This record gives sequence, structure tokens and C-alpha cells, in this order.
Amino acid sequence: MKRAQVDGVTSQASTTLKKAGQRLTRHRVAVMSALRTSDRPLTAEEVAKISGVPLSTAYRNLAELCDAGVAVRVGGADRTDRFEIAESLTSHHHHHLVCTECGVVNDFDPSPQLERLITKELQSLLASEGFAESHHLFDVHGICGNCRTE
Amino acid sequence: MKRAQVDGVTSQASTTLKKAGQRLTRHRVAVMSALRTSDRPLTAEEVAKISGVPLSTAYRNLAELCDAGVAVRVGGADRTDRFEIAESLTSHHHHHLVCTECGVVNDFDPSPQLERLITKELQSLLASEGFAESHHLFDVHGICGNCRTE
DNA sequence: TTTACTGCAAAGGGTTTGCAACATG
DNA sequence: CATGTTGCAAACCCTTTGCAGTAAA
Repeated sequence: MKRAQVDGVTSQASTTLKKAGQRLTRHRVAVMSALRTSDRPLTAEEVAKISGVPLSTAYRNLAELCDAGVAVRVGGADRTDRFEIAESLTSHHHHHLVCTECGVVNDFDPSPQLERLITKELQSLLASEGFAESHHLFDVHGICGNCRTE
Repeated sequence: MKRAQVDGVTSQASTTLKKAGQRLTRHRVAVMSALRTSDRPLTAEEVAKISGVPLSTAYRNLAELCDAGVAVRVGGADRTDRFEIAESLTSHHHHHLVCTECGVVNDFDPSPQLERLITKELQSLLASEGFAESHHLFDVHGICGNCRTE
């Protein structure tokens, strides 16, 4: 059921973009590639550096990718946005480890058990609060290994 | 085991502030009172309005309260910081419902079962990642009841 | 060829800070 | 009195936007 993700992600992304009336430029490919290559959410500045795309264009492309549902904006501990490929494209659900010292955000995988319980808990919650969930973030804040050994 | 929280919070807060070499001014009391009175995290602007403290002073006071461990900075969906009384003072552990439309953050209580599983899962996680948890945030993003009916 | 995209520089918006006046312990 | 605190305005920093030129489809 699960096919090679490299092609899947790229083709699904271009399809989605086309549907949104957006063009698949070399910059956009570069930005997506930067996101896909990383094992953690990236800041716009990191994306710009890695992809060689000017910062303002990187911001614009990231915003478009988010609108199209290809990427997601991830909040951290500092006031700098970070971006990652949407889980719907990678079929890899994960959560975040946020360092309150340096701001870096890393990924980690939840246990199926935890995920099941979360899903269940959300159902009753959404009903009682009239809240429509788009997604949930389980973020653990603390000091990362790097900052601890400095 | 659980005593009146109003006095507990205030006295513990002033003790903590004193220890940090900070004064308990009327502004600081007003800021803490604003946070304590609310059932959800407040923006600095909201705190300023409610407490009658000028915005820049509110920011400074909030930063000091955070440093002293009396308050906590809560990230949302927009780029506006929100603040709430630290859980260690209220002994009320909760999570957040973040509206991606209007930015409002509301509180909700997790089931003991969920909380137990989270705690357990974090132990192995922290060990394997060399990460020192300070606290965890289980944030559910979506559209709040208000925005849905608009 | 049409329309979307790019790149620079300039504007925005939330947050922080310099500094002189002020209040607390 | 000595220091921490306040208030205003200016500075900051990340992000967004206007506009003329460029490149997908």
C-alpha cells in the first residue's frame, strides 16, 4: 500500500500545486526538496540557504506550499516560523521536540498506543467544545542534547 | 492537600520574585491578577488592557514573571505570544486548543489516562534523545466554535 | 503571449530596549 | 538613599508586500 515516497511526494505535490493554479518552478522544486531532505522543520532562512532561493521568494513559496497543503507551518519556542512537508504527503505522523534554548525543533515518533489514545480523547473534546480539529501537535519543550553539553 | 489557590499563588509568586531580587510592585500584582483571572492564555496586549499597565511595562513584567517561573510563554498559531500562570503554581495541568483562524488559545483538561501514557512515553524519549524536558504541550489546532459559526 | 513568479527594497507588526524620571525596600 | 521599575519613543527582527522585470504554460 505504501509506495516509494520520493516520487509520491513530488508528483502529489505538483498535482496539488497545479490544481491550485500554481506553477511548478525550479525554485518551488528546490524549496520542497530542502524540506523533504531535512529530518526536522526548517526556518525560512534555512530553506533559502539550502535551496539557493532568495529569502522573500522562499517565504512566498513556503506560504503557497502551505496554502496548497503541501507544507505546514510549525511553531517553536522562539518567534521564528519553521516549515515541514505535510504529513498527508509523507504518511509519517510525528511530533516535536522543541529546544527552548536554541529554538531547534526535532521530530520524534509517537507510539501507536499514544496516538490511539490521543485520537480517542480528541473525539469527545471536539464534540464538547465545538472545535474542528485540523491537526494536533504534541510538542515537548526542554533543552536539547547540544545545548546541555555546552 | 489542596489549599485555596488565590492566596497560594500570590504568596508563592511574591516569594519567588523576592528570591530573584525583584520587587512586588502594584503593576506586577495587576499583571499576575490578569493572568490568574483568565481561563485561557492572554496576549501581552490583553494583559496590558486588563491590568491597566502600559504595554512595554507589561512585556517587561511578563518576561520577569517568566524568568522567575511564575508565568509561562505559550506559542499559538499566529505570531503573537500568549502568557499564563505556571502550572507549578496553579497545580492545574492542562493543554491547549489553538484556533488557526483567530489565534485564540483555550485550555482543556487531559484525561488522567492520557497524561499517564504521555509521561511514560516521555521517559524513554528523553533518555534516547538526550533531551531534558521542561514541560510538554499538547496543542490541538483547528477552528474554534466562534469562527465556525461566523 | 498571457499570467504567474521573481527579486529587490521598503513597509508591517509584535516585541525589546535606551534613557531619564520615579518609586520601592 | 540605593536600586529596581516605569513610560515613552525609537530600535529590532522576522515576515510580508509593491512593483518592474522575468519566465512558465
